[in-house]
Amino acid sequence: MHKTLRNHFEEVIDLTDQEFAFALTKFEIKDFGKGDFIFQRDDIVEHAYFISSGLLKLSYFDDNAKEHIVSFAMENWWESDFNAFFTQSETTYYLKCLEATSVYYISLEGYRELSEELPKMKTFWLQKSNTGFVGSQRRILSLLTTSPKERYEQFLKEYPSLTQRVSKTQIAAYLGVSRETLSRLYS
Amino acid sequence: MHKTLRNHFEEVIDLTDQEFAFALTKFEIKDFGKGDFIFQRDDIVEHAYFISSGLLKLSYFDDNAKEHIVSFAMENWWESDFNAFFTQSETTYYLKCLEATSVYYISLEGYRELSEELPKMKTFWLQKSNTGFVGSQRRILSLLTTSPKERYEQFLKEYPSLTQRVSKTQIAAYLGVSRETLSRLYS
DNA sequence: CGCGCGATTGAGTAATTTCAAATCTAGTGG
DNA sequence: CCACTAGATTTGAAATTACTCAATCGCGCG
Repeated sequence: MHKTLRNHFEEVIDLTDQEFAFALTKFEIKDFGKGDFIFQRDDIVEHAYFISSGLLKLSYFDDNAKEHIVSFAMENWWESDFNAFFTQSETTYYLKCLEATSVYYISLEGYRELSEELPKMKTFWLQKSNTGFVGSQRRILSLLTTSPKERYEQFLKEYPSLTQRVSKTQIAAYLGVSRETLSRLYS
Repeated sequence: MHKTLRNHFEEVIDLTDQEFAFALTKFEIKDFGKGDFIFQRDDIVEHAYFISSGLLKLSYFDDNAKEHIVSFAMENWWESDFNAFFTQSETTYYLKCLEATSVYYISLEGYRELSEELPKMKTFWLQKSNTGFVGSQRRILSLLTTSPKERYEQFLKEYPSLTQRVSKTQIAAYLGVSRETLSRLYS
């Protein structure tokens, strides 16, 4: 039971059965259906989510009601509006399930308690945060330097599995191009 | 002595004199002149840098030799190619001094030792990493959702002091537009 | 004065968007 | 098995935006 989460922790730190059991007390589990919102604009973001199965999108609607996808999140990824989460404030994003999704979620209080009471977890969070930061920087560089076509090909290479699971319209909203332009790339 | 660094740590964690003195043993100090490179493409990135004074740009040159600025970094910021730093590998970036700059720098080994021997520092690094990650996400959203003009105005609002210190050509390379387009925004 | 660098302006071109219409696809019910 | 619908994708054409390349301007400094 809870193997996905435990394996995920143990990719970074070793945990005894007791330690993992303790960590688990800080989490709750929830299942969402396809199309459900985990949070919506103006909600206070109280939790961070570890996805044990399923697929989410974190997106933003601009003034023209056009959707922009900040990130996709699938199995073994963490997702939240981390800005709103860390400040326990209102989000401007939507976190929506593209598939039926099961998550472990933790409150900011739980996150802090866990970090203090099981200091290894700080190493774990730090590793995740660094990885996320480095990934974001790569995405920024990609947006600055590459054409839509190159960006699309990077995406296919980096996330081949996502290609099967999300529509091209969504990929376009992630890459920052219109769906029509994406459609015309190979014609 | 070393007040900038100590104050910077103490914005997040409290340190005794002894603790700070210990932390300091993991750092070295260096001064760079305007125009100096701290590292260049293909260098192994061995250090992370805390800027006590001055101004840096972290940039990338694409296949057409066009420069793209990943970030500016000024007093009380950390800078490095964190991907290359954490993996102790070759960078594809240039880190260049836009002004004469003084830094405290630390090796990956020092970073790890400091984290282990003074566990509070993990809290500090974690805080910084989270902030960096959140900031990167905001920049991604800005690149996805806003026009060059809006992006420029966001930049002016967010970093008013930088406006005085970097040329518009550099700002354009940071915002992802040509300098001519930036120049034409208000005409 | 004249050089050098950054900023601006002009003109033409290329890329992308927008809006609209047509096509394709998967699933549903008859 | 076929017809039908909803959603996604593609295509077309015009409009917009940003880029490139070249020339000019403005200013600080030797």
